[in-house]
Amino acid sequence: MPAAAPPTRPALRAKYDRRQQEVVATAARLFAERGYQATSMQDLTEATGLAAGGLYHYIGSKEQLLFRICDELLEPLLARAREIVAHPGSAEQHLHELMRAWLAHIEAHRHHMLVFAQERHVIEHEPQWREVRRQRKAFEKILDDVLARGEQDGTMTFADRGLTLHALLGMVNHTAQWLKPRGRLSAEQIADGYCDLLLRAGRT
Amino acid sequence: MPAAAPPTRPALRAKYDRRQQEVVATAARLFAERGYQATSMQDLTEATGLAAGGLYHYIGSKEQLLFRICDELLEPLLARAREIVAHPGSAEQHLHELMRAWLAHIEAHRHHMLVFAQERHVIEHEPQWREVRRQRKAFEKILDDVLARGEQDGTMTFADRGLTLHALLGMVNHTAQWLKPRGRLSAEQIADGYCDLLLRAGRT
DNA sequence: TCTAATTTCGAACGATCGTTCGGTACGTGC
DNA sequence: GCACGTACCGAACGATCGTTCGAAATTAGA
Repeated sequence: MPAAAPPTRPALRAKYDRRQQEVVATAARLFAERGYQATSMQDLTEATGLAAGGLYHYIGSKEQLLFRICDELLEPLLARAREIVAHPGSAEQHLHELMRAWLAHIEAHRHHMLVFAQERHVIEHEPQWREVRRQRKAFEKILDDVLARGEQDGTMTFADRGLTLHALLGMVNHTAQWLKPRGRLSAEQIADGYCDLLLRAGRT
Repeated sequence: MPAAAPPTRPALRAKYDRRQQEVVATAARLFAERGYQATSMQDLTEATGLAAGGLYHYIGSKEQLLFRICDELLEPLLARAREIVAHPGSAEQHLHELMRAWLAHIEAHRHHMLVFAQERHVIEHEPQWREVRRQRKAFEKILDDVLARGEQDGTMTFADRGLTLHALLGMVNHTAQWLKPRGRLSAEQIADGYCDLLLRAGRT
């Protein structure tokens, strides 16, 4: 049931990790395109070139594969967000940096984001997904804290901070659905645009 | 493959339609909670009280059921939107009315919205969903036209109208994921809040 | 009351699903 | 070169999937 134990010999461990991540990336793409449940293990064997047994050597189960996708998405993003707000800086500066990091992450993990959004019903309700939920909530709390700090020091004024946070989460999360690798706007421009929208509205 | 022909006798036709809509509503709830693919016909028979055969008497197929859910969501919303912009009024008034109608519709069709968002990959890519895509795009065009009118008559100024539209679609569509029937904010308050956010940002 | 349209049942179908496992081939370190 | 940890294969398994269909039950209209 757990994925096969990774090799103990360090020379092989690197190759194992690399191959595993290839599989996860391929799965993320297929899941994003066709849906998690609608993608069969057969689809994955064809896309990876591995046979069923070889696939299970790396993933353990289909659900663990989904878990890895979510973790690859949330863990580095949360770490980066914590790093940003740990440095000294104004609420406005932090918001700006958070948005840039966030949008850059979404651009680099579009498929992961789409899968995460698509499988929300699993992630939000099943007990074995508590840790993933916790990470999502922790990230959202960081954002909310920054907005609250902006309110307290008087640089931002929101009619309703809770609603503003929801609006922010909505527009950013939705971005993965229309962002194109070579589109008109870069992730940076989008981040700045959203930031501008929020700050213009939150300025008396 | 098509749903059973509806009864010709008008006395039964009403009952047939009512029962069918009950099934669609139940399915929308289950699909929203567990996902479309993850919900089995067995789940549906248990939730509706109908046996397999009875179910197929009303729906034709599982995919047609999904189609009905999307149609119940988009068709009335698009009709209402067209009605709103057909009446005379400023861009700002129309935007305000559109937002109120939209949010009210989302509140009344939360499950439909969640299913629609969840199954985006099917709807956006499969050829048999062209008509649904067309409806979605038509609605978004109405919104974009209103924003463009606001820009032209000088009442709104956006740094990037395309990005603003994406932001608007994102925040509103995302609303179905956190809106609670007896929550702190009513659909009307949320609509007004989003409108305020947009107009404050789009005012020089 | 009789009949034909309608509603519902539920066993059964073939297809496909995720997963397992015994086996083979390969590379590494001794 | 030997032995063992590792990589991968692919047929096969039981479970479950969406759907069908002939028959039974119910109802409406004459």
